[in-house]
Amino acid sequence: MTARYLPAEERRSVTVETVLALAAEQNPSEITTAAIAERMHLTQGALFRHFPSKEALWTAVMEWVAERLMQRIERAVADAPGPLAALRSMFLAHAGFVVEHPGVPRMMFGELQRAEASAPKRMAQALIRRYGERVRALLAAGQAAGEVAADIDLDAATTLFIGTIQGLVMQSLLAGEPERISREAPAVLALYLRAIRSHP
Amino acid sequence: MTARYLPAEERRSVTVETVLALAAEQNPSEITTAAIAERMHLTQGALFRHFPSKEALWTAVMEWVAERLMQRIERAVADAPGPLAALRSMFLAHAGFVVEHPGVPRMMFGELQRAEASAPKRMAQALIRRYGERVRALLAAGQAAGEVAADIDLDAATTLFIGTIQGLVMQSLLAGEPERISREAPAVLALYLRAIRSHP
DNA sequence: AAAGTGAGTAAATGATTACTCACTTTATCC
DNA sequence: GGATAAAGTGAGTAATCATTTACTCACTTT
Repeated sequence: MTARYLPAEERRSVTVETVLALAAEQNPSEITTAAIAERMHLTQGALFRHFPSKEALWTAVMEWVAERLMQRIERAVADAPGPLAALRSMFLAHAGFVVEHPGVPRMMFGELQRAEASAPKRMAQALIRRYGERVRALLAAGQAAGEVAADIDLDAATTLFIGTIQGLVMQSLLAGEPERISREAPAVLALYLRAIRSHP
Repeated sequence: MTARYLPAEERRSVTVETVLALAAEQNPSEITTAAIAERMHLTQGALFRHFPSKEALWTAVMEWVAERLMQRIERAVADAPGPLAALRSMFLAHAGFVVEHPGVPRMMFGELQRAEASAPKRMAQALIRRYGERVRALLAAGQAAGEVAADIDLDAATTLFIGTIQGLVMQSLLAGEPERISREAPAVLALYLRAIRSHP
């Protein structure tokens, strides 16, 4: 149980985490400020002391996601001995992140669905682009090192990498159990590596 | 331009197509009955002459999707000479369907995000399950025929197949151009086949 | 031409939404 | 231990939502 009166920064942080927790349970675009406040044992009005608007709160959530995900991925990549091993640990790091924070892919997809080019949507787009570039760079390095087949289409391999995670998320959405992701991730990763690896 | 007074069945059909057209442009869960009516040059109230509730309309949309998609896929599979060729044409048929109806994957994902087990959500779940079973059956047949590697995990290969399409959809959402799917589909398919094919 | 039918209209309904604000409570520093 | 600024309350607001209803219109049947 958190204290009743929190310093502003801490309250903002708790709010962001609450939004992500709710996003794990329901359609993110249907999360109301009333629901957020209730979950935090706070009144609705208090939220607007810390965020000027709901969109600003959503932006803060996307910032949180971008920072944490990329940081986790860079750490995973840094320890890897080679490009292929880096892709492997990047995949598992991402999958682990999604299992810990099931609301994240749902928020991301929800934002991408939006029509207007709002700040949170642009942040979601920017994050996925940055992510894709990271994958692409590793794939290119893998080709240079001879670990990744020279004749594969890098754009397609990047799309497939992202889709691989998406497929896992979709399965967990179907079954309603996020743990399914950690269970199936290694087998799906093995298949992905089969697709891109150069053959002896 | 459609006539002002349509027979009920035709009006229902036009309504479903209008919802899918709107879903291609905006977050499906933010589509209002007012927006649907406006697009059809009809008043809001008229919609409720043909559907008892918004949820009933959504159910009709999911019915439309399930029928059309599965029919298209079964036709594509039927003409194929073998399991691997069937998977190939299933993939391309699905990709083609999504390009023609970009609102479809967005509606599907939107429904899966929902918390409550509503009728349209259950239909979306049922469709994806049925789809997955179809893929699995083809993969199993492929293994029996020696076209698909015997040592791969069928569940993972099914998840990856669905994820492959998802990845393409994600890319098109990012770029905002559905045609991107048809352009990238063959290369991504080639990679998928590399992952599952048995090696000579 | 009168009666009936099916499709659409226009305005209302109550519920829900994000957001505001005058006021109260709390933590913290002197 | 009292002052004060920060944090939270609670009762608003206007806008928007799905749904309902009394009514009109175009057309067909009698």
